[in-house]
Amino acid sequence: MCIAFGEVNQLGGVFVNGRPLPNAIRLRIVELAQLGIRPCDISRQLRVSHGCVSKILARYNETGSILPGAIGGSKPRVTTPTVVKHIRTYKQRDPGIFAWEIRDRLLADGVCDKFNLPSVSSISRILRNKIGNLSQQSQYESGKQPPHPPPQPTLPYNHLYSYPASKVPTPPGMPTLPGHMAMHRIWPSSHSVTDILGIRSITEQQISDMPPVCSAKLEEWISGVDNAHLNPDAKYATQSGLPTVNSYATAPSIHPYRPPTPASPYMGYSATMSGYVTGPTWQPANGSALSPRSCDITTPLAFKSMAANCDAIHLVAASAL
DNA sequence: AACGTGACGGTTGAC
DNA sequence: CTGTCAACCGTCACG
Repeated sequence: MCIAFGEVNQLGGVFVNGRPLPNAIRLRIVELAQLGIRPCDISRQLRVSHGCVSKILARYNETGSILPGAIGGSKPRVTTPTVVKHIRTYKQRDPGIFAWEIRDRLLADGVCDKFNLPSVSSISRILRNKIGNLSQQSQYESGKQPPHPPPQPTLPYNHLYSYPASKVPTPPGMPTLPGHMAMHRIWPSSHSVTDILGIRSITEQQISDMPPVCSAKLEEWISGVDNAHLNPDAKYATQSGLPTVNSYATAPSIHPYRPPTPASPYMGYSATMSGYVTGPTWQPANGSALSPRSCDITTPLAFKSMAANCDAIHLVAASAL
């Protein structure tokens, strides 16, 4: 079922139930937090519920990722043919081996890691159903090779599902950017703010290597526009007629949050924010204004790339109108 | 007032 | 092709 129109939360912000906030908003939340702005103020400014702000910031502090988790799908089976083969081997070598011992060995031998390690009950089931009688399994081994033995990497889906669990503990208020840890999922490729900021350069190679559909998917992700330009439903697109990141944030009721005091750090941001939130021709004033992270990466350049990307999305938006 | 958390209704995508 | 299921989402309300 499609939701053609977004809903409006108590703060006047627009959201699509069941769908993640656009990356632009998520990024904004993290950026503002890094400027020292309180979550409650971020919530008001971006008109995102404080629960959501809290969640996104907590996740970012834990994983270095601003991106939402993988939605939908089923968790891949852990009992891959490779795992079964190893279990069989263990059982052959030591017929009296316990399931928990097999489990330990799978881990110790690097066949599995803690994220795709089968449960003891799963191993028991394998032993019972697939291996059971070792004489049967030798027969299986000799003649039952699948016609197309699928390539079975040792950790075939670790990068898909380990990300939420592969937390990188970081001191509060000092989020690191464990780029390598934040890139467990195939797509989107990177979760970190800096990676997002520089995502163009990072992902260009991937895009060029990907089939068109994947490229489109990645484009969606980069833009945070969801299916706006692919899906006829144009979920976000129909909100204000502009299927762009900006359009999402450009609900008629949205205005840049005005700080209660002139000393507020928002002041330095307000111009950028109004451009960001409401301006159909958003451009970063400069790299530093939008990239509070003074660390690691050449953010101005990265932001140019991002701006270029946003412009590209605008083109898509314009052509869609 | 600020914030963490769980219930809720929703979407998604592999199986 | 369709339905199921378990993952995720953001909002809301409560403490």
